[in-house]
Amino acid sequence: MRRNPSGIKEIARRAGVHHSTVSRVLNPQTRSLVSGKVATNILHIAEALGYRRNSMAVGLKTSRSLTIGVIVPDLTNPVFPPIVRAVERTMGTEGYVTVLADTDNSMETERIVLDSLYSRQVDGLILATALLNDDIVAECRKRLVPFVLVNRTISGATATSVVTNDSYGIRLAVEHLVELGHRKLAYVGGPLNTSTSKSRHEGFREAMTAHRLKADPRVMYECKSLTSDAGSTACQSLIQSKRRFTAIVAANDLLALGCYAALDAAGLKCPADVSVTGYNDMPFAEHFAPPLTTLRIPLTEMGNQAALLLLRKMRDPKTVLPSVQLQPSLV
Amino acid sequence: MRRNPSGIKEIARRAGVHHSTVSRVLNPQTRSLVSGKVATNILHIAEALGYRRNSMAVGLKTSRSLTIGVIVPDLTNPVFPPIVRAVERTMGTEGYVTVLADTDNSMETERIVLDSLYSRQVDGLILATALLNDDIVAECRKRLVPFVLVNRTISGATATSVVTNDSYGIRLAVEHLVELGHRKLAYVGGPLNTSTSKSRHEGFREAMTAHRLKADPRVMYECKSLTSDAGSTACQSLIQSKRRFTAIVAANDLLALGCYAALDAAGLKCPADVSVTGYNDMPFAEHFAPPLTTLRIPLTEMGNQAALLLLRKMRDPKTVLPSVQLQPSLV
DNA sequence: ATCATAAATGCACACGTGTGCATTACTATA
DNA sequence: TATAGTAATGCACACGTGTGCATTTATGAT
Repeated sequence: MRRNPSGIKEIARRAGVHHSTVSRVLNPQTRSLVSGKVATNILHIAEALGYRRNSMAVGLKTSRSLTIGVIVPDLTNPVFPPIVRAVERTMGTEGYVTVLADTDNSMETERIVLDSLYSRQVDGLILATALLNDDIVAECRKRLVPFVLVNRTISGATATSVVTNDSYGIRLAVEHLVELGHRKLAYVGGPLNTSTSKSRHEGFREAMTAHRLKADPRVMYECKSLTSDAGSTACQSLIQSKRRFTAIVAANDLLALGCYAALDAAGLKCPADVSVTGYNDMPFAEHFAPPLTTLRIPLTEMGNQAALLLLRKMRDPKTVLPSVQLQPSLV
Repeated sequence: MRRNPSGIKEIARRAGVHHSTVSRVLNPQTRSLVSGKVATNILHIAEALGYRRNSMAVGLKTSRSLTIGVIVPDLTNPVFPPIVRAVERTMGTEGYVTVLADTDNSMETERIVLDSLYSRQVDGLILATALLNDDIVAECRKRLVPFVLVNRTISGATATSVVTNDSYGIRLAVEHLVELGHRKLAYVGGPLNTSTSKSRHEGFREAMTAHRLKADPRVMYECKSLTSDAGSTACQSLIQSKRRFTAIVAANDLLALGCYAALDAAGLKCPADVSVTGYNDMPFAEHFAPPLTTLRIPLTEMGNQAALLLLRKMRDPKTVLPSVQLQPSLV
């Protein structure tokens, strides 16, 4: 009982040739080996039968699946869709297919997902989930799967990655606020186990000292997660602490929105009483009340670059690729 | 030159058994066939070698890839990430992996993508791209690939789909505006070749007549695309037409935001001069200026339902499944 | 026409796993 | 202990395709 009667063998039978000849014709690489006449004939038959080569068989034989995996912590975070989209597109033009995995911020499901992808013989991985000291990355190394980190990197920058200059971005935000006359700046950041949050955190301190201001650790919060709720509770305790501040630098747009909510609930006007800056340039941030000044990250560009790097690495696994750092801009 | 020396054969060699025995052990279905002693031994060896079964080989043998495809028109549209995420998750718990494809709203790339997925032997598809009369759907039928439509459906509702009651949603919006005292309502909708836009369009007309109001076709616009820009230009021509209206019902949040921009540019206050309602409940719509009243769609629920339906269909391809219709709610 | 050479095609095996059938090892019953 | 019956394992082939090598066919030069 053959499920798909239109395999390479069937075509060979109809064309009166051996199936290896058909294989050669259908493979652009080897088409030149067979005479033009039979080639066109075979192509016609294949077309008529609606033939599509069975990638599983090809993959088994060649041990290349033409598949890559993209692992993100949370697709609902507006940072990732543009990246995923860009990766999927540029990979698609090279014949690769993208399987998407959402780890839901859990190391455990990430491990499961990784197993599943590895078992599916993915040719490469793009990880947007890297923590600073990440054993998943070690796992990938051990399994010899080419991979590229995107958005976040690991400590020591020992893996090829595509990231933005986060400390520079925060410096831009601080400078912006200082130019507006603010002196007492509070900071609401994310968990320090990711490279982005860490370098934004450090960027804040550096920028403050650069302006001869004090980065008061008592008004610097480290949220557990990068969500609106977390930002809201952080801002609440900031308000309740009674410390003076006229502006908040948030390490993330969602945190910033949480601050908006908390300020509003406390009866504080924004930006009259307190200014807030975000980070990430969520879509339609300009429509918020008030329009959020934030840092634009070239997300699509990041996805593209990551895909291109991965392609190079898959073609020549032993090359050591440079990491790419892109610049954010204030909007 | 074997790439992966830790195959089923290698395990068999170390355990001093035939590889078929190993295969049975590693397969939960058939594990009971082999004695407990050798089974645990084999499992230990497999564990030690870090064995992962080669999905391409099993796929080739069983002609099931444990892979499904999800096709979306544009992942950047905030409607889709929650759906995709939900699908990916519930499929993941059943051992399926999700490959994502973004057609960029192009029929041509959709066809290419479909070919690619079909060639990869996907066991099922979830389509979020359906047009009212869609030959892609016909293609899937011909190829005998189980599929489920999500968000949009096709005319005649002849395929199983998971959608929301769009006309009901628009009616809620209209009733809301009428209760606020509005009588002159304009409508800014999307291209009528999708089921969503069409039934929202019709829903608007029905709701208006239900309230003994006239749905004036001269203040009803059909935008080419569901983007902020399109909404903006539509609203501009609405303003320039000098027709009276005190509220706009937009068929989509992005269109609504475009209206915001156009009204603002024309010096009209919102909602003082003109009220606007959206549709889709984009994340953080409540933070917009002014907070957008919109219709919440249970996106995650839609993704779940679609995944579950697809699972049932894949298990028993000849069952005819009911379509699911969920209710939106005003927020 | 003959032969040397190149071009075209056939042949057979391999990739890693699943599975029906045959064979062997074990268990229990009389 | 012999026998029947069952549990456990081995054997061999298949899935659809790619590819090195052998073989045949066409081409061109003498």
